[in-house]
Amino acid sequence: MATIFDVAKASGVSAMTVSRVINAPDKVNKKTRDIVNAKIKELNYSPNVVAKSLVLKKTNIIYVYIPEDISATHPFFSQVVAGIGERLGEHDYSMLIGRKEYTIQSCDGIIAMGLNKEQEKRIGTLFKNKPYVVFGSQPKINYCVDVDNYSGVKLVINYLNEKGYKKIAYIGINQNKTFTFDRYNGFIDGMKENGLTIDESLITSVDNNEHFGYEACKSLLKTCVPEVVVCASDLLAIGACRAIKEEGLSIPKDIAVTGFDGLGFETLSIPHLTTVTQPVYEVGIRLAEEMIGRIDKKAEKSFHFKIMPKLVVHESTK
Amino acid sequence: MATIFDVAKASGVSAMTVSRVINAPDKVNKKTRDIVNAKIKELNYSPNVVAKSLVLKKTNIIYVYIPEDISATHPFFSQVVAGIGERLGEHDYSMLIGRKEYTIQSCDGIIAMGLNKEQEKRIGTLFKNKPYVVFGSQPKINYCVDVDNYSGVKLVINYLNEKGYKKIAYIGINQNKTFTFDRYNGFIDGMKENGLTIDESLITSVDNNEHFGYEACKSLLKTCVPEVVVCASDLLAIGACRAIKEEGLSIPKDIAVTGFDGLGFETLSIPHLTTVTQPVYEVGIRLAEEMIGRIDKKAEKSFHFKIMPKLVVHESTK
DNA sequence: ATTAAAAATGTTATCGATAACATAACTATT
DNA sequence: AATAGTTATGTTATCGATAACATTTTTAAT
Repeated sequence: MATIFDVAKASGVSAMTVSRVINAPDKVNKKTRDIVNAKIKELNYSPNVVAKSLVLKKTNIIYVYIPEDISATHPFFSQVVAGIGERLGEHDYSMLIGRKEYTIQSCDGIIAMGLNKEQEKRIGTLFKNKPYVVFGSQPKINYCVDVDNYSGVKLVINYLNEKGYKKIAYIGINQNKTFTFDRYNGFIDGMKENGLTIDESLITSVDNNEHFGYEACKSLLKTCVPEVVVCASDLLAIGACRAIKEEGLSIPKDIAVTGFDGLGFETLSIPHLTTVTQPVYEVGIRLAEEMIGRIDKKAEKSFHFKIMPKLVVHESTK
Repeated sequence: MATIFDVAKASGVSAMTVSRVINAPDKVNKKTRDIVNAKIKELNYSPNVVAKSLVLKKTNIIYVYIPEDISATHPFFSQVVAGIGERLGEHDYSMLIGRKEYTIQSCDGIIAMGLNKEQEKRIGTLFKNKPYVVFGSQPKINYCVDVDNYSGVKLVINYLNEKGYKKIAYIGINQNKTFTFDRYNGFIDGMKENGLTIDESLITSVDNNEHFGYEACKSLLKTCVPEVVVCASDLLAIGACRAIKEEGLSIPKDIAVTGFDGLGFETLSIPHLTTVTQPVYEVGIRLAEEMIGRIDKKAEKSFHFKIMPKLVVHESTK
């Protein structure tokens, strides 16, 4: 590979002039510039980014940290990561994906997601004092972006109330994570704000997959038949649909169902699910932008971004 | 951040000795080594990987190239990428994910997937003479790993023949990609080898999603009722199931259905699909290993790895 | 005790770029 | 024509590590 010195020699100038042609062309005489540019092309020269990083103390690499204990292949994360990569690329940054804390080495900043409580506690030192942005919101974390799960479920309840549904069941997620509580609280507050009665016997909480959605709904139907089953995820909703159909009931005629996530599963159930789509791609974009902002020191102040999800009505309600 | 010189000064030795303590400890006297290690800890020193990369001409970064025109968020690719990252991490390599050709800069090698014909043609220069490994198989590409789609569909046909199914329909994917043809050819040859009659009117090819699986199956049922519908993907199979149930037929009693992919969708349909799981994670592992092998020059010879998928029987057949 | 071999440590040059300062070559002003 | 100001280019030092060679110290063998 040609170096800056090869180009300099071939052009009859110093390395510094070549560097200027690349980084500050207007400081170089047009005639010289043309010669150098011609030689750059001729020698197929491109700057060695490692050498550049060393002297500038800037790698233009952002480390995206996804802890090993969470599934990086879940559509949620892979779509967030896609969004991050997209926007970083536009700003001439690369994205290094890693699943280990200690891999954090030569990057300009860290975007982290799925941190556990212990990591959140030592967030100050976790990333070796490099700028960071976290997906998920904790009061202790100063720089974070999150989906507004709370408001998302409220959107559903408001919509259902508008449509005249009164007897509403809730199948939540049995997982000690913030988004789980947020969705649950959204349900409770949404019901209250709409003046709807909360029936404790219509609220359950199970593992987040199709099977337990099915089981939860099945045992729900044994006691009584609600007008709607609000599920904290689309997977649960798919299971709920199965249970309802198995009982010989029709969706949405006898019972309506709603989901949450909108990551693609909502169109695999029959009928398609009314759900809340998380703007995951947008989350990625936002994370990347805030990261770049922090690096540029333009954004010094702390922020807690809440991104609003959208209600998407399909055939499982109405 | 402390540098190697800070540690050297604090330990009363030269920088070179510190370097040796890290990279070749047995060449350093135990007493000296202990002092240096203590100072490393005390100063919280960790080597600057950029400086190291510059002098060694090795970044320990592998660029994973996923062209912009293919969906990086598809579970297929995200699982392959997860596998790559896993194995690379074990070998002290990092994974840089990018969607642009020209982003390829400071990496030791490239793992590419979803290349188009034009890119395959100029594969020699595409990656600037760096070592590469490609997912997908083309006779022209010397270093590649692929799923054996052809044999995968044959597995299905063999199994169906064993179970006594004779009248077999095929819904293929209407896409100009190698894996599509491979699956189709697997169907044709599987039928021939089992002495089954191929009925052209029972073979279609549509876009790869639930909707078109539904449509294709629906129009199929208008002409005649096969004993099994073999689908080239699980999404198509889910659509086919919907069409069959809509006709008032039962799966697998009246018609059986099989899918292909096994990426998680197979358990969302009711009944769960008999499918062929692609060992996507294993593909990632293999890609990473071959990449590392090429860098180490241990693997000079060209290779065309075929990874065998597995038949998974669920309730949609029997 | 002498000498050779082995082990431990140090010195210098280098990787490929850019910052900071230095100098040379023009331009404009009086 | 002299001087100051501007523009263009060059020189040197530096980023933080390691390779290659040089030197010193220790160990072993006669």
